[in-house]
Amino acid sequence: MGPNVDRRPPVMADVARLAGVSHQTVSRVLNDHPNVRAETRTRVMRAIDQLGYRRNLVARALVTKHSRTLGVVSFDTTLYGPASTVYGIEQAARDAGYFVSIVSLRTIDRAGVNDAIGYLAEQGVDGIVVVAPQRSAARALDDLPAGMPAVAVEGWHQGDVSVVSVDQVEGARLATSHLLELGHETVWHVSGPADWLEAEGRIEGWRAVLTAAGRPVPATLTGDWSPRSGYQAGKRLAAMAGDVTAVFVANDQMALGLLRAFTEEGVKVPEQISIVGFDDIPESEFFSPPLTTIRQDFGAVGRRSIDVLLRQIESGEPLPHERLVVPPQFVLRGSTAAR
Amino acid sequence: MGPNVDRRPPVMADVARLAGVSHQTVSRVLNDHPNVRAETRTRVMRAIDQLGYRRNLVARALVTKHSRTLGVVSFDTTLYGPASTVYGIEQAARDAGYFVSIVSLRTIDRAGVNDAIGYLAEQGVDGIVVVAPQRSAARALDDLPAGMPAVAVEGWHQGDVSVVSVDQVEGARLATSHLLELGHETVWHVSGPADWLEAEGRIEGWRAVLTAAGRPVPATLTGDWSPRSGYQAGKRLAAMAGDVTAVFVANDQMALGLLRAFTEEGVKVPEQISIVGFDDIPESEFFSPPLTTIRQDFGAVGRRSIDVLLRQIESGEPLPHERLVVPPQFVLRGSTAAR
DNA sequence: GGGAAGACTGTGAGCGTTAACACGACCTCT
DNA sequence: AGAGGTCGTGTTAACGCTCACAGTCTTCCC
Repeated sequence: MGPNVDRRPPVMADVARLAGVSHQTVSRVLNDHPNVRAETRTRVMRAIDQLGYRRNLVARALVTKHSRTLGVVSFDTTLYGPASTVYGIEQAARDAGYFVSIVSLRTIDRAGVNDAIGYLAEQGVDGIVVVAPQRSAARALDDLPAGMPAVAVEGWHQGDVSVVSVDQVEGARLATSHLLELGHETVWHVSGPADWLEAEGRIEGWRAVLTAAGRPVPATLTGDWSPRSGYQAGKRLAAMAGDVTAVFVANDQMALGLLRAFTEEGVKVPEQISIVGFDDIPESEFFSPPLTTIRQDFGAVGRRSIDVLLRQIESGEPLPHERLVVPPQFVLRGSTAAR
Repeated sequence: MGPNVDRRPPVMADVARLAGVSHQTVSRVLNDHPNVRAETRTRVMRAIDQLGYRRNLVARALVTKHSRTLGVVSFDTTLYGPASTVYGIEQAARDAGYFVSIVSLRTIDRAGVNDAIGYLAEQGVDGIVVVAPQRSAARALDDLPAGMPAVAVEGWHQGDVSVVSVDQVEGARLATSHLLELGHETVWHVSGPADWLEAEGRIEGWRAVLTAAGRPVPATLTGDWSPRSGYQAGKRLAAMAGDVTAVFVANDQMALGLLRAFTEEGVKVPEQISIVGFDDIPESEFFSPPLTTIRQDFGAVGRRSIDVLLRQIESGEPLPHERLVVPPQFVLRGSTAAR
């Protein structure tokens, strides 16, 4: 048993003692302060890895008031969209030297989002990203702790906070116009669940194109983003096969469900019915037929939201709220054909 | 300007002053200490929400040495498997009153994992979950900071750390046996990339069943988990359509690629070739044909890993290392048929 | 060669909380 | 009635770091 067998991890003072300097000099070395003699610096460094010292960021955060941690509130990070967005956020944050603390809500409502934000605030995050695709969740942003930098992703373009999102309306326009240009009389729509902002945006874009072209606007079928709900919608549409020649489906997973239903009912895609999806999940290219869809650049959304948030944090001032829109991209594949 | 307009958030002392008690009593109220008079408690509570006080967990962590934060190191949380696992981990952690700090590696190698663990350790996490599906990543667990509770998910059953994983070998056995029972002479295999433990486990189970049954063991085709790589493998297998009647594909995404290639080449599934996948992603049920596959309960894996980790953390002692195995489940659908 | 302007390093205080201990009031038991 | 508890509360000292300030030691210039 040597004298030095305490299992307590070494602290700055231990390093200082070993290097024969003051704790403050160790701090300076760690923070790349310019005024440290090169020889002193190496001596400190040597002491650091001799002891296996790691600085305690908790203590540091206590005095600096900055944890270099960002909070992320999201919903069901199992889905491709949220998962990709959160991934983009995490990457961008880490590149900027920030950590990311995540809360994944099971159900998304105002109270839940508020709780999550509260926890995160206690934990001392420097800012918060809320992936709030539902109206009810977006509203929770109204009562953020005062002075807490925040940004909403895929949220509502209102009130007190900056928003970054893919232009859903434009995406839906792209999809619907494409179908009209192929000579279809009108376009049916299988939408996402009510209260989802993305679902609303896609309905809006779809309806706008149809009315602008003076076409009839069919009633929408409503799904819940799942392949199964698409399958059910597909069964109903197949029964109307004569009338329906083109469908814009609000996401690729539901589009897959449609494809399956149509296969079962002997409806040929794209010969009898054309389909356009939304998202461009990695699978879409290999559906039968490969799915024409609208690509969302989730990575870009994540990066842009971190940009906005960090600008807020680092300025220290509440900045004017921005609305950043990432353009969607039309991806032509094999599920659409001329009438 | 009143006297109380400092924008600095209130601290315990402010609450104490307002409630006419000492800061320590406020602390006791916050921590549900039994020995506080009911009347005092309510007075403190009133002061707390009058000031909008939130306790500072950073300061708390500094003195208690517990941050109630867990670190998670993962790889590409865009993929369904990792995303679901991380989701399960986060849910289980929060239910237990812990936060989760996530690092998603872009590339997975020993150095990267080590860096990530280092960052998390500095940040003061109480324990670390490493989702380490690759051999090289798993090895990084050898040099964890001393005394840091940790658990590996989908990792290697070796050395110094507990491991929770789905039984890959058993899953592959299930898939291969099913195909053999249908009367196929042998089963081909499209594997995941080398160095992935899951890929290795699935090869092992597949080979074991074939050799036990005295069947020829065909050369494996190797993919990278992506639908595209499955598509390429599918093209090669289609060219051998006479010889090949059954294929076990190491994940559902690649299986989708195979399906697409076979469709293009006019090979009928399951009439000419039977296919079994692995994972049971939400889409699989709606492939054409619906995919027979092996389901992994990622949520259970996440929960179990948090169980193990928290037991380690809360005991304070290094516990004996466990190896928890979550059983896979065979899911029969339409992509397999008797020879 | 005296003084000013750097370069480099040390000292002390304080961040907001909990832990340890101390203390008075009140009870219970012999 | 006095000893010994328990309850409720306050006081003080950490936790490990950075900040502000106060040195000391060079260097350089007139």
